[in-house]
Amino acid sequence: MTKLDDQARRLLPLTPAVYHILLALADEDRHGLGIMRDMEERTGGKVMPGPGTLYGTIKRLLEAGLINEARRPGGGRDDPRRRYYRLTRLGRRAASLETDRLATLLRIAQDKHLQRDTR
Amino acid sequence: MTKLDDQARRLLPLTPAVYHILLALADEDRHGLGIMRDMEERTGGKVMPGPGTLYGTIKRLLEAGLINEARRPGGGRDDPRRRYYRLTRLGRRAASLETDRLATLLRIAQDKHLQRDTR
DNA sequence: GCGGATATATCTGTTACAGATATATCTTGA
DNA sequence: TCAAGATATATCTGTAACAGATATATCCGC
Repeated sequence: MTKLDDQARRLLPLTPAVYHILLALADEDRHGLGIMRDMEERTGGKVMPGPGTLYGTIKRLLEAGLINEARRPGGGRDDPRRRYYRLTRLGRRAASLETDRLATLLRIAQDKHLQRDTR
Repeated sequence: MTKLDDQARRLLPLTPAVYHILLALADEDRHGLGIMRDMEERTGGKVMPGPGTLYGTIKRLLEAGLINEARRPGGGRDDPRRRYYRLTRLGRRAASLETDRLATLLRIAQDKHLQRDTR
């Protein structure tokens, strides 16, 4: 039980919007719309927040210290309007704990035969 | 894609409180505090909403048609103050779809190596 | 240079949640 | 039997998140 763990635990459960954004940033730094594209691709278009949700949530995540603004990757030949973000240690830990929480929920649901509806 | 499916899909994503309550009712009818006890047992005490969340959410679920009030089970020798609830078909479907959604999320998280202990 | 796409930002109404508070009834033990 | 504590449900209020609409500026292809 490190201090980081305690701090992250207090943030649970994460809202779907928050979790999706953290997930998108888990493997690489991305800018706002890049985050949205990652969500869209990985969920087959099912998850597509409007700009209000996206940028509002990013702002709150910055304030809460779950993400940081990151240096722009690559040669620098990309759109200068873009702002890139990266997970902080706290953000990664929170996403990790939330993942554990979801795994627990999923196990419960499966125990109760709730997956793949049979009716 | 039945009409029931469409209707249920519009309710996603379910909030944690809603999903927990539906999960608790998935295997048997329960009354308010019975729901809370089930959540508490199955999560090892991590999930324990206050009464405001519990009864407020139950009320909304009734209005939305995800649960119904059920006949009291057993001989009838239990506390008459209790109100028992049961999943409607819509409620079961919504819980099932939400479970699928969580499974998808979990798979994404695992692809990105975000889970710490695989149980 | 013009038009459409890209990118970020803000504003507002609605809703859910958390915590506190309230009320009534049941059960247990002295 | 009667008091005390546990059980059970209900409501009220402040806070925060989200969704949708709107806004603004800039990039890129033609």
